[in-house]
Amino acid sequence: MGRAPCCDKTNVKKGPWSSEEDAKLKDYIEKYGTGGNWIALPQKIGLKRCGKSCRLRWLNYLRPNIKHGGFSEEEDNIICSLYISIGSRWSIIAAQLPGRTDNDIKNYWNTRLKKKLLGRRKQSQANKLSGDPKDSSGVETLSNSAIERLQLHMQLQSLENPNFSHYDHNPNSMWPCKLNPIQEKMMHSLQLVNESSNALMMQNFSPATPQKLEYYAQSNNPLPQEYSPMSNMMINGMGINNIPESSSSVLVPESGCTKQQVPSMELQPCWEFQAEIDELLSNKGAAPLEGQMGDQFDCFKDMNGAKESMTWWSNEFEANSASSNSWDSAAVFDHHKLQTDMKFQELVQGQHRVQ
DNA sequence: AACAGTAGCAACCGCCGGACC
DNA sequence: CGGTCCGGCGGTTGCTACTGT
Repeated sequence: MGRAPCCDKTNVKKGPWSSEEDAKLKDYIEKYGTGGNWIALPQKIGLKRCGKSCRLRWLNYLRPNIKHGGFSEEEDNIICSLYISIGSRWSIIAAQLPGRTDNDIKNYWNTRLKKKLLGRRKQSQANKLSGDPKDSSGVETLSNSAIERLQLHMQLQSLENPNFSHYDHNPNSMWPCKLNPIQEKMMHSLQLVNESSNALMMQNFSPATPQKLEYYAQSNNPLPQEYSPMSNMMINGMGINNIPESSSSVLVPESGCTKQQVPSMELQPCWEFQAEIDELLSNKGAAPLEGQMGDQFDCFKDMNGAKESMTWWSNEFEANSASSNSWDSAAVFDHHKLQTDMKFQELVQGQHRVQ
């Protein structure tokens, strides 16, 4: 029992649109509008097209003031910043770029910008990244989007501090074990993000703030498990899972405004990354060499803690995706926020009682 | 010149959520 | 309140043009 098809598939034309079809659709919509019903539209015009197809054609191609190709550097920056912040939510990204469609941006990202930023990984390196079965680090369970965003963050981080030391921890560090390089990088990225006062990522702030982490760093309290670097990053720093759609996030500026209805609101991507993104886009910076990422992820091989963290993270990540078709599930976010905030409160209160 | 591989892009597909009855 | 319809979205596919051998 599947859903009934939106149109009679057998009596509908597919494939590229002819100029006559374009003209018919354009003329009609310009004169009469869509009539609020795309499904009925093609019949009215006499087009043998699916209503969805008409809608797509209009929105992506025929609509006035549509720009095609020729993305400016500024647009590149916006796309990159927003992708890092919110992931592949092309409609929201498109809302920030007048004249651009989500499809256009999606294609542009997939075919050009991603390669420009991440470099091209040979299949061998991709295999290396996902690991052979004997080396199940959990990395392979990450979605491509997550990995891409990790990569971008790491690149930005390395630009931020190319001489970042792997082993310069304070011996009194809170961390239960020495962090591996990748974790340190991620923590640094987290700090970078948090310090950026990025409204998009920091409003409705998520559980493990730098302040809270600092509290643990300066106290003798053990770090709660969910504050492990990786989980903290996942909950908090990377922008993954930290955009609560149902709350008063900047992504939903008006209460009752649905995802689809989100207007061209003022998103604030990681502007603080602007210089770094500029560098990446212009290939001046630490654009990854072939296999660089694979090498970075290789460090997980001898880091059990990192494996656990990554596995936890990836599991959470995929679970969220599976449960809600959205990695920034508000429910999961709220759950983490509640849990960790409560723990934090408890610990702070406990600390005060001791004093 | 012919072929294979790759890139770019338009269009399609299936799913989800909101609106409406 | 539940079912249905429709719009919107992100992921994917397939076609065409381009490039390399």
